[in-house]
Amino acid sequence: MSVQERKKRERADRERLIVAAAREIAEEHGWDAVTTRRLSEHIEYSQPVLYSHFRGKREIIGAVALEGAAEMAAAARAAASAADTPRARVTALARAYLGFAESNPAVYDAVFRLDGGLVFAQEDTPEPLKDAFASLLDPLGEVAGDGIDPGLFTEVFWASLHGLATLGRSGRLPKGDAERRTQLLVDRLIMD
Amino acid sequence: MSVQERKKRERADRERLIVAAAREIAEEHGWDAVTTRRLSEHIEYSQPVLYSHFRGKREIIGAVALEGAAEMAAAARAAASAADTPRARVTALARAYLGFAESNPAVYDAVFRLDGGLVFAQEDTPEPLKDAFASLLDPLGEVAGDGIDPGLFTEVFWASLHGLATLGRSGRLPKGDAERRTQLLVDRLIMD
DNA sequence: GATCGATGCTAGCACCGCTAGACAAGCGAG
DNA sequence: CTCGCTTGTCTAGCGGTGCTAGCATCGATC
Repeated sequence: MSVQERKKRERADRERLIVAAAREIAEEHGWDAVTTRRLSEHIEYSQPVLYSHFRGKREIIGAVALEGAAEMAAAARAAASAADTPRARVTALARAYLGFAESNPAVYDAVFRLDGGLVFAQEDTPEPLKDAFASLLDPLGEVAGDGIDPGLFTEVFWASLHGLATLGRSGRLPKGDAERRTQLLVDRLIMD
Repeated sequence: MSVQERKKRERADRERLIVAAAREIAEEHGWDAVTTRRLSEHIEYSQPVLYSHFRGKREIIGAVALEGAAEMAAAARAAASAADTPRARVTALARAYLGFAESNPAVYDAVFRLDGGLVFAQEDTPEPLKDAFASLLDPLGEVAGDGIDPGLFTEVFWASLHGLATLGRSGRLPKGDAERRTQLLVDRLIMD
């Protein structure tokens, strides 16, 4: 029995290794550079091994996305819990969100831009994604305003942050005004 | 002279043909399906011909983007000019923007998501892109609020719309609440 | 110790963006 | 009208992609 256990453990280790390698290459050279050949070379196994863990590249992106979503949720909660007032919590949340997107562009893309084969906004949505949304909803529900569905408000706020993050990073917004834009967005959207 | 003129005209025609073909294939089967082979087959020339018009695939995306930006600007102006009050103009603008993104996903991606080698938000930004931004700034400047830079406000509003458009289309926002989200965004962001 | 299934490998498929070099068509000069 | 040359297009091919069929080898089990 113990042999099988060990094999299972080793398999799980190797799977984590694949995800970590994909993330590292993507963060360093972009997702286009994450090829099955480079990935297999990185983990020191041949390409077909990848396919014994994942259906294909898409699923590898999905795995990175789930890992990233969990980290984002943690970062969001840490930021929000360090502030006193509802408004301060939301400001901290927004800064943390945009900071994460800027510091981990490849992971952010895996979660919110690329197709990782994940299901969003449904009953069978993976737990890390649900939890990441919840980590936004918690502080934002406080400032949604009377008669406004907190979920809907969170969606709008999140989408706005996503727009700032993606347009900003692709050079479509002027450099240097990020903080002013964030401040304006928070000021206008929340009701406190 | 006339012969050269004719040749120049034919060349320009063919270039338009390439852009139109790229757009058509992208809109029908996604940008991944826009390969140089399929494109060349579509225009009934060999692949190298593409490279006598464009440096590569990126530039073709850029050409589609410029065309799309011009159409977006026109759609935005048409929507805004059909409304009476500043608030109504902005609501119409938002709906038109999101409608365009939904009806022309490939073109929208060419302009705002893919890398078409275009420069945004700078002096040497291509005119169609500047004009597209101006078409947003016109109605939005009216409702930016006192002491708020209209340009900055437009960036924030635009980014929010972009977030709604992209997250919505990739299935990351619940289906069916688009109009409510749009309404909430407009209600909160504008000052009238 | 032999057997046999699990496991990872080599090799290769069809496709990608892009380009070198051959080749033909059409031009101006003599 | 013919010759040479430019201009334009094509065929063929390079190195890369995601993915897979089929073989070989290793190691747990009887």
